[in-house]
Amino acid sequence: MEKATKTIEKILEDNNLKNTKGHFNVLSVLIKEKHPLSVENVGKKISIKINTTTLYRILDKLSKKGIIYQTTFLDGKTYYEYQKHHHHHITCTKCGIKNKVDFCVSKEIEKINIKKAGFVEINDHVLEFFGVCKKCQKK
Amino acid sequence: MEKATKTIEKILEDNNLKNTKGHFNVLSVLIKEKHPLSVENVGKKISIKINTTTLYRILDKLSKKGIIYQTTFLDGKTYYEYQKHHHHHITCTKCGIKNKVDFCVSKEIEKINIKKAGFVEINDHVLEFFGVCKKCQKK
DNA sequence: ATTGTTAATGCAAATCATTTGCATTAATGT
DNA sequence: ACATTAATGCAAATGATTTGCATTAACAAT
Repeated sequence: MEKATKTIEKILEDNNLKNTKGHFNVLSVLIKEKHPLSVENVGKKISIKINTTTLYRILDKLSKKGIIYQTTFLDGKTYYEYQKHHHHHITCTKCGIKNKVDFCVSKEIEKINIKKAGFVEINDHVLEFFGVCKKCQKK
Repeated sequence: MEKATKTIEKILEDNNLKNTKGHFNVLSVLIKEKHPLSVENVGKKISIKINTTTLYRILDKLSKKGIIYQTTFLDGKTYYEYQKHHHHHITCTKCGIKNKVDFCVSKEIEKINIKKAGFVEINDHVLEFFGVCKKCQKK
């Protein structure tokens, strides 16, 4: 058994999730992938036949357990990725690919602006960039 | 005829839009309102009886003409507002109200990060804060 | 003021992403 | 091997939004 396989099984076990084809393969797809994927994207990349409802349920469960992360992008769809920490993305407006971006709004700036806007508590923020990726520019 | 009425009629005329009850009242609601409103929100605030499809069409048309602005928030719904310039919001996670925020990511920072992420062209960015508004904190 | 052209509107049905209900199946502890 | 309960599949429901099509209302030309 390879290392990746072991890791996935360990993750599932640690989170009280059964080691099913669904759980295993969804997680496998997301671990390999470095971009956020929509539910449909995951469905296309997965190597087993899986019902869409089940896919929705697995992704939802994994994100609720904190194993994967969820974002809603401007297309109104939900995207998932295997990334431990808060971060942002840049989306290609031609092909839709989403890369990670290092920049983040500091807690300081968050605090100042939230106060200015008449809010009291800070929870979170979402930041998304849009541009054209190298591949698409070449076309 | 009041000033506000004149202004709306002028806007419609300048954009080759007929001065219908629909156009007039939708624009009137958005001009008065300082927060972004969902289609449903506009429907509730409008003083005439209007079909939902028509409402969608009017809002879409106004935003395509550049008269109003459109954003998709994390609830996956489309919001509209009458605001001329690029800006961001803070959304109350309790009641959903959306206020304007002054902070913005500079062109410099945008450029640096887009290059780092392997992208070539910069188009735009979206930034949304989440917190609790004063009203909701008091409750 | 009347008419013609075209945009604007309303209604029903379609679409798209996502969710729910319910019956069946499979994974894991005993 | 068996029981328990989670996981899955399928059909139908939901909610936001869009489309097709027929009707109506604005506005420009007469």
